[in-house]
Amino acid sequence: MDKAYEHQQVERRLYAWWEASNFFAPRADAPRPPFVIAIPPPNVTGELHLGHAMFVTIEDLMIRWRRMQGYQTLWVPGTDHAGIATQSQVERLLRSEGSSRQEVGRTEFLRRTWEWKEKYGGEITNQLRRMGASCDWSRERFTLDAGLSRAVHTAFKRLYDDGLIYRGRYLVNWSPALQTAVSDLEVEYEQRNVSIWYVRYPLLDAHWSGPQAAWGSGRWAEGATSWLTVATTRPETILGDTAVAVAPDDERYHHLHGRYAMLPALGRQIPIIADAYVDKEFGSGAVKITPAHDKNDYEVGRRHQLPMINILNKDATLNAEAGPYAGLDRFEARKAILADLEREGLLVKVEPHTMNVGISQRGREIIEPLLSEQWFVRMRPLADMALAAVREGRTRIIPERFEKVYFHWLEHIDDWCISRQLWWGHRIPVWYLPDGTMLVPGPDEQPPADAVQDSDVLDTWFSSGLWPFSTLGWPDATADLRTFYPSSVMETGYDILFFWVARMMMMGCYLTGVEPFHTIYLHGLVRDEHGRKMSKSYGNVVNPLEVMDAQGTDALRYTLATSGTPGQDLNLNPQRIEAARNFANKLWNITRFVIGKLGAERESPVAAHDLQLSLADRWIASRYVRLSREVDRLMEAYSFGEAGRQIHDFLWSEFADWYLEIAKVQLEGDPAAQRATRALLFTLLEGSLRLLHPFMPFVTEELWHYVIADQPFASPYPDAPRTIMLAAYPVADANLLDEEAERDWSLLQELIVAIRNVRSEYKVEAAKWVAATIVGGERAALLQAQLPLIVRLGRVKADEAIVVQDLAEKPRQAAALVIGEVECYLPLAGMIDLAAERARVRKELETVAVDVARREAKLANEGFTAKAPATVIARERDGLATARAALEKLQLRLAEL
RNA sequence: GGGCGAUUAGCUCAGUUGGCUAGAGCGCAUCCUUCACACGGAUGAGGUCACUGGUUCGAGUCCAGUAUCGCCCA
Repeated sequence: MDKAYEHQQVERRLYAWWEASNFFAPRADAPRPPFVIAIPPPNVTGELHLGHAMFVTIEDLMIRWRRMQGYQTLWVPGTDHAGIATQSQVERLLRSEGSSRQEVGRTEFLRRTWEWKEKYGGEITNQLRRMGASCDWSRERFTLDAGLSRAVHTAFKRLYDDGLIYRGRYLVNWSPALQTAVSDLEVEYEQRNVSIWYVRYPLLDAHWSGPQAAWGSGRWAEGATSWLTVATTRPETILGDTAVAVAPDDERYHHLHGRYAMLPALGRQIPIIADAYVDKEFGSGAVKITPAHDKNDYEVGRRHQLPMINILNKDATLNAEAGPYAGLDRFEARKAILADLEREGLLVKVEPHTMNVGISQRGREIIEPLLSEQWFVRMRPLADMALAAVREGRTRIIPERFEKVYFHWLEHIDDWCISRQLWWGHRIPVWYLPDGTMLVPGPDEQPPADAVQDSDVLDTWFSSGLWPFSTLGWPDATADLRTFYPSSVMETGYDILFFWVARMMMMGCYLTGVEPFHTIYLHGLVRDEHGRKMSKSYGNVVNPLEVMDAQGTDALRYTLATSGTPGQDLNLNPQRIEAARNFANKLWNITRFVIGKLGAERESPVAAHDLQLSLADRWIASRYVRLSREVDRLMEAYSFGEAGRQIHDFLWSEFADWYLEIAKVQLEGDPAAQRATRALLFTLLEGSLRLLHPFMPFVTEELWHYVIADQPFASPYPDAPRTIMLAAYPVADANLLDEEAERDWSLLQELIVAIRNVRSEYKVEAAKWVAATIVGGERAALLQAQLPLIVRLGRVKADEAIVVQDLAEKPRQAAALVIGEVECYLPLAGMIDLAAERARVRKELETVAVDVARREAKLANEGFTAKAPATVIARERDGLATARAALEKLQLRLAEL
């Protein structure tokens, strides 16, 4: 074995072997039920980032753990076509060639996009492989595969036939840069500092019947005698106004109800209406109403049957309805109209204002509310089913607090705009005959030759919503669908709870009649070490591929798995990755030591009944059993981080720091002791590797083969190949629990640490071995039996170490240690400064005295003794007795000095 | 405006149903290259668990409120 763990020489080799050996596929000989996860499909042309690394870590952890437990495990991989993202990439490519998608046409564009997908589409899946993902690649899916496209078509048809999909002309979120509608979720709100302009509209009255001069002449409003001032942040939308609204109870404007104002620029007469939507405290209390370009105005417009005038083209330039401003971009038009309003004396004032502006999630440009013909999914009935599934406990969300978020969103959900004016995606399965008749054929029906298909495609999330079952063959009742659906756990980031998880719940419940997974596990977002979002402009992006190159996949995985808790954002500290890398190396060296000592001895202590276990053997075995029991409990509770930390702590702080040192001593002892030691080294290391395997798959697999050698191993699968992946996950053997050994050994540990501590305080050279007299009292026999370990671990001279029950005359020129009722004297000849020793003992005494006082007070409290559980009281009494014994001895010692 | 989360050692984080004398890694100090490991070993220093009340025999943990930071929804 190499002196240090070299991940570069291990990871690719092992993964290739696992994949080629088909270890990732569900096994027919599995003794337990299916355990299924559908991967959150990454964007097909995407590159691995820490979000992916996070989900692979946790999902693979669950999958490997359940596989080792004997579940029929399936992790379905795949990728998403990511309509907008992918189309944008290819459009950028075309632009670089001096072309555009419009120029090459739809067919050619799609050909180019598929070409792009073939070229870059495999990369992300290879990167998932580098993470160690044990998904069944034979079942890999892509959302635009024929099968999945058929699922999309089927779902559309079912929802349409059931009246849950409809087409209509409504106000939607329009992205001028992408020139498509987007859903409410794809709009983000950003607080911005803007201006609010006060504009006065002349009123029509007996003296003024309208402008007598052209707009822009400066005399447009000449002669007007009465005015109504409105406040607006978007003056260009004046061109689409069809009313001015005031609050019904606003007395300032009562006299104006039913009268008309003259719209600047266009000279259109618009009514003054009363509507409760208006906040009379805001601005002037009068609000311009632009039903075709504002969500609230749209509602007002519908209530009052106002005309809805669309003034925008799809690229956000103004159309013919904008009169003199037609053809201008929306922001140029704003400047132009403001200048004209000023000239006409209609601009009253400007004030600074902050407001939330709708921004495109992808392009970051300002979204325009726009009236257009789109397809929608009626959400209410679907949302109710998804709500019920969680409310009634058929699906649970971890962490639980996200249930509230889920409920709130589904309770207030609006209909979902699913059509996109893109080319890359599932084309809407609707055809139109020359006479305009609409046809919605099923996936197996052929539309008439003269019918033309709807040119839009579906929102990418529509197909993602079917993912847990479309990947298994739905709508066909395939064997996979019957066996592996519903899936078990949906694991993903909380940031796509609405986008994806809720939609899968709705689609799954409605289309398959069953909730698509029983558990939703949400992980947090990975941020940089100071909690900032990772972004290219900050330069704080951690590239998981670079981390894996430098520190190894196991180090990255262990760090991601153990650095946080479910649903909580995680600040990734590079030093933790380094520490995890060191842990892998520690494991490597533990194994190097153990196999060096093993020889052919590879029996388990349980199998060999004649093993004579020492106290230390019984202690470490008991600790191991406790560990495996805890790990089982924590994993079942989805507390993977805590489970991983405990395995680490056992291996490093107990097995390596203590037991390996103990083993060195015991292996010099009699043959029976040697045999027991080897059996324990083998059993506990081999078992610990299995416990750790889901967290650090590569190093554990590599080491497991060194450890197990040609010995048989336990697996839930008959005739399982020799891989830790298919070895049984450890189950705690309660017979090995030994509380007495744990208690006794902790006394030994305390004694040894105390000896080392004094050595350190007196600056005794490490190479120097000292004499020791241990006064054991009732524990003398125990200490006598363990003297060889005390001697070695405490660096005490073997021939000058004695254990006595009692000591009449205490050595004066010695450091005295007190561990409860046990004392230990180290005659550090010539090194003891009595004054320093007095100070040291006094300090120790103070600490113990505080402890005694605290425990006495606690036990004197009747409320405590009456109400606390017996075990807690007993622990307190034992502690007090020990502390009192120590206190007494320390007082005596101080007097002697 | 509504909701949620965070606040624990210098830094990054654990702390599962209240029993804790509050832990880990990194960093820091002293010592050690002894035959698994310097990607290491030994020893140690370092915290009024944000704040104020409350419940309880007992609160980092439960409840109410406050402050700061962050996120989601409108």
